[in-house]
Amino acid sequence: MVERRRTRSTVSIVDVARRAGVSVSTVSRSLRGETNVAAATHERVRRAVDELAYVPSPAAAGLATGRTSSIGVLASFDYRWFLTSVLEGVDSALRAAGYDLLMYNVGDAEARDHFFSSSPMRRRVDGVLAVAAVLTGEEQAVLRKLDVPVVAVNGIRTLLPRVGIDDEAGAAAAVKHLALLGHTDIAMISGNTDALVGTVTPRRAGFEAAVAALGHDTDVIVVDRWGAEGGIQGMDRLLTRSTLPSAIFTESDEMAFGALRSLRRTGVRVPEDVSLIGFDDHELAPALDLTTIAQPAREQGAVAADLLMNMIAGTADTSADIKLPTRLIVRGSTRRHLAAGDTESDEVRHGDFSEQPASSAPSATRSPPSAQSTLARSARGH
Amino acid sequence: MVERRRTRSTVSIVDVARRAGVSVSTVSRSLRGETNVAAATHERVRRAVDELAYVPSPAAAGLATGRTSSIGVLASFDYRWFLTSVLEGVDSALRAAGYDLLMYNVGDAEARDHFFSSSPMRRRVDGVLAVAAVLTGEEQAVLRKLDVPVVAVNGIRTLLPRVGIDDEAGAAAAVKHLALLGHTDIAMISGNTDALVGTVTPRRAGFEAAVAALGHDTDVIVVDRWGAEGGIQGMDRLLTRSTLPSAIFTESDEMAFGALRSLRRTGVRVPEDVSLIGFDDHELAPALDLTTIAQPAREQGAVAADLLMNMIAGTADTSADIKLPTRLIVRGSTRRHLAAGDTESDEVRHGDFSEQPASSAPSATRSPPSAQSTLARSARGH
DNA sequence: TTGTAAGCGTTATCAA
DNA sequence: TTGATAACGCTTACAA
Repeated sequence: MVERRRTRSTVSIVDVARRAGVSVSTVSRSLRGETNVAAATHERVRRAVDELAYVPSPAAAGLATGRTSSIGVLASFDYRWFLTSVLEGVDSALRAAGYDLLMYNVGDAEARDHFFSSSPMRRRVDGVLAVAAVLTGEEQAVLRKLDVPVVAVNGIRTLLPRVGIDDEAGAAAAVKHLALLGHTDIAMISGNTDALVGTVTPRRAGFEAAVAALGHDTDVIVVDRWGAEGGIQGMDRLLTRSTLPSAIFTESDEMAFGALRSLRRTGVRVPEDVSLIGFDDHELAPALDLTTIAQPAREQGAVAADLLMNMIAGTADTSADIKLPTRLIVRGSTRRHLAAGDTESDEVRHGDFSEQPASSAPSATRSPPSAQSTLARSARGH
Repeated sequence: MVERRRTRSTVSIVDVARRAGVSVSTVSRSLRGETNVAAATHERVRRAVDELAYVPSPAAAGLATGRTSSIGVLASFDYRWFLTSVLEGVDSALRAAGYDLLMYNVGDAEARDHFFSSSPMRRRVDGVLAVAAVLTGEEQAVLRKLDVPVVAVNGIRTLLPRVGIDDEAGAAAAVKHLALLGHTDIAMISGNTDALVGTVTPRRAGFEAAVAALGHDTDVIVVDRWGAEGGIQGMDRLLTRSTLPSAIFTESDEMAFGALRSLRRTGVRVPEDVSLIGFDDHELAPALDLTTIAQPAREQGAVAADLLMNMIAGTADTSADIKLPTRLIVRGSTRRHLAAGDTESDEVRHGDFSEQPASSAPSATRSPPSAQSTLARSARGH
């Protein structure tokens, strides 16, 4: 070695080629699993790669092919439960195919503006997943200019191919559940359409259609806040009335959590005084014993990622609208509606609509232990 | 145009240079904001970029510089609240600096194995953020082999630089709050150290030290499940005792949610019969009226991202251990401990430790409206 | 202050 | 089945 101009620290395909005694093109072919490589050659390459601990440069490959082998996820980071659930599905589908996962937040106005004005995804992704996004026409145009396939996951219906659920049917199932329990006076707490979520209209539409089909009047409280806060707001408004409906459907489980809070604070019992059903099957719904309509979030992510990858490969129709099924999960927040005078039979009915805890938990009729335990504690060995 | 070998569809730096009437190196300098460019030249370049809608190729830049201008986030996607909160901070810090955000899930065993065996981050990131990760020595070694800076966000203490909170102090603050309320018999529901979370030991250690400092015996229930499930499990075990402690501290808010569920199911009232305090200030803690120790999740993400970027730039010490402050948030799940015989004054004390709802919500003493509302409803105009 | 040209590490075309 | 070699689009000495 007479003189080296620059010390190349990383091992490249050239080093592998030299070590294996073949040309770089052969190494490249072998590594990408092309068929026209002799088995023996393939094996020598494999060994050289191992020995040199060679890792291909994605940047170089990207430059040469024009592909990035990564996909971008556009989402509001504040949809915590839904987003992370979807991401689990997306991640597992993507990893299996060797794609990387780039995240972009459009949760608050600042992040959103930054995203749509600077368009940081350009030249960086082969495809885009828009999770629970509500996009203006302008924003959709920006995405289109990326010039890569885009799939919406459970956002509003646009021209984009979409993977989601049948929100109308889910809402109808909630109404049906309540109706079967004898409820006729059912209200819904729904989010304001102006807010940034795509499921407002369909769930409310499904609710209204189902209630109307039963021949009842529709009763929808529209709130302008989302999550538990919105539920509190909506429930507080309901509570200003002189009488409550016997059952309430909320746009989401988180709203139901908030509604539950208001009801407890006011001394209204669930399900004795009012039945409550949510939508989503949020991870905390079991802990709050909430009856709900479950949606398969993780699965939506996996299906959407697969669809997107097929679109990138050119082997998928670009106008899909896949709807995954929802399902009713009956827990303890809904129960049979009692006509006036029936109230004495409350306890008897209670078990009918509650999930039984899997563990041998103390029964609901057990009397609370004393709060005074200092003396008792000293009797425990430790 | 006599003949073109390949149709270059994308506009490159060469096109910009031609249009601006300068060399590519001048364009490159101008674009990267180097100072040795004449103002007039800079302006001509800017205009050419605009007119051609030029977007630099990250792949080409990465190939030339060896930098990727993206950072990788390693996390369990099932820490939904904490992860997304941290990500908000990370994202905002990163975007401002032009970095991209690559996500990698190590939540379940399969994803974890895949990550640590195939090491998909190699050559793809300039730095790594490990969020709430518990890493074996082997796994840390894999990260080290990436040969880029790594910062831990609120995981276990390792040799890695870390941004987190003072869990011990937070736990001590919880104990202090309960002690000031007169509680002497305080139990903790804590997670099993084997599970994949880094905050087990410090929070429990802080609890035990604080309780011991008060001269009381420590009383810790260790459960092997996390989240609400763990809280249910722990509370159910506590409920098998003949007496309950007067106050309970849980390792996390989600555990507190589960504990609350068990208590309600059993008919034990919070805070009348037992006080409950959590840790985190989970987004749903307000809806469950849970007193808790808040940790600044989003801020941890922002600080960690900044630290990481400084490390990448070489302008940061590589042994940081930054602890952000926690703070007590008093809501309605804790109250003054009543000596035997004091029980009649319950209502009087109640307001002392509850957050007042910001809205003009119905007061807690309002009597529940009738569940029969069909008639009333028909009186409303609609 | 600007231009020339040599990399960076792949892929892919074309011959052999 | 394999090998030379020209892109890919940028950065960065070095020269002017």
